[in-house]
Amino acid sequence: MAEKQQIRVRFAPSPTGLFHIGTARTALFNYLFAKKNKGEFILRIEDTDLERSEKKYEKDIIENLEWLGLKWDGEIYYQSKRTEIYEKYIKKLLDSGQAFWCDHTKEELEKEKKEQVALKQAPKHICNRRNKAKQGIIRFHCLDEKITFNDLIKGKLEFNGGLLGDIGIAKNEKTPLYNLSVVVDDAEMKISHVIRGEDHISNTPKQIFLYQALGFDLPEFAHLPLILGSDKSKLSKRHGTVSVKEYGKQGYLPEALINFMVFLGWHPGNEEEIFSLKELEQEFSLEKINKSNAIFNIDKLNWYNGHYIRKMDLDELTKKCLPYLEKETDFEYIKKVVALEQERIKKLSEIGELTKFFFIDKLNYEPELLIWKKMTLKEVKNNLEILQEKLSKTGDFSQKSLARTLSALTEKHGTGELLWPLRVALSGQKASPGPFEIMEVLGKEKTLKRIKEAINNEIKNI
RNA sequence: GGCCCCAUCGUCUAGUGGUUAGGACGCCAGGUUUUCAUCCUGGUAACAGGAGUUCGAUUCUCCUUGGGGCUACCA
Repeated sequence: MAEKQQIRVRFAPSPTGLFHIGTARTALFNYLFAKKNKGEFILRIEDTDLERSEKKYEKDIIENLEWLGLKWDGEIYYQSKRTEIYEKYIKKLLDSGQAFWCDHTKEELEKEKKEQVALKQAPKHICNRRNKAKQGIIRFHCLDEKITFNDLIKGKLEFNGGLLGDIGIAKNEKTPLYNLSVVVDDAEMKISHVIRGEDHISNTPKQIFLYQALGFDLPEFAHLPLILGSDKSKLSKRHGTVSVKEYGKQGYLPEALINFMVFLGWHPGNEEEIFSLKELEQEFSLEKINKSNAIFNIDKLNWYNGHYIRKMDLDELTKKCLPYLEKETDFEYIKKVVALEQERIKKLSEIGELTKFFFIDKLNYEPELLIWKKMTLKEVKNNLEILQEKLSKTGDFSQKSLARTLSALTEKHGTGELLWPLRVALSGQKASPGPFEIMEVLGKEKTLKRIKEAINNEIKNI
């Protein structure tokens, strides 16, 4: 019965470091592959190394997956809770003689490796004193034969098993090491496709030997190119790598991160570049992943983020901006302010500084800023007074109406000559939304107050 | 040192023997009746090098160079 194989992939991070962009993209690609093929996406925490594993990193993984919207199927598997399973297979290997105890000390091993490197040989350990005393660690002998497999991304890969030697597979009968635990779990969990970073390529032949020794069917392998830092080296903790969540705190949106990450190594086959998670679940395919590493480029992320901010629903955006705005102000007022900045910000976190002038009482700026091009001080003052006069008689402070109301004046006195001093008087900044927009939000009273202050205080100080 | 992977604009990439080598980000210039931003238009910029195969190589092969990964009683 040729039953169509159920697609099952897993994301298997170890809780020994922060969930960075590279980790996130591996999760994303696994997730997308599962969705696209109506398969399952399993989350497995690889915490066999108790000394390095930390609860906070585990928490970080889960929070990030949730934040990004990458929902896994079923329960979370923890390797630390599966020792009986590994024990069974370790025993099997030991009993069959395929695995054995090796009591060479770390010092001996290091010395051996040094000598091999000096002799330009492949570093490997072949134990010459296998013991039954259960001392040292448990090793597995890799046969001296060629291992080839077809990587779904890289193509045909070939390795010489003779260069591998005796690899460590368990610290003791209950504690498997990485290569053994992945093989056992991937086989037990019926993982159909192992999709992981290409830093695992060299582990694959070792694992294939183990699959064979244990009599498991081989899954498909797909090794993703890596995401490199700006120094072109693999993303890692020591390069100041941060948790993806940190981007969230800085005001990056998950949809921007997703869109950005998927394009690091993948393309849709056309020139479209905006994709939601939902769309990607339909479009994604392993065939469209390229082979070379990609450098993390923050400019592109910023662009994506700006794009998603601009097209976001105003209520939703306002809610997301709240944490960056300290003042406890009326939500409707904040919403108006946010509306003015929506197309100006690249990150949510920028909104605080940009909109300060909407929330404070007294502006603080250099009076010289009021001067437009080569105007004289007298002209500035004069123009502000003209505006003050006109505005004090104006009832409708809607943006549109204001523009209409002042159109005759700007025609007469010059647009820049009138509007620049006005805008600065209102915002105190050299760059801001336009004066009509600001006035509508500020309202008549505050508008006139600021113009008055500019005339009375600021200009006097020049 | 050994093994492995990779190689198109600064960056992300399209390309699968014959293209003015396309797009995006960035950058530059201009426009959208003040600034900034948005938006629009235009511009800048790439096939690492050398052999070979071929009528013809960015594309296929080999070598060199360059970059990356792995080389644990981490994962």
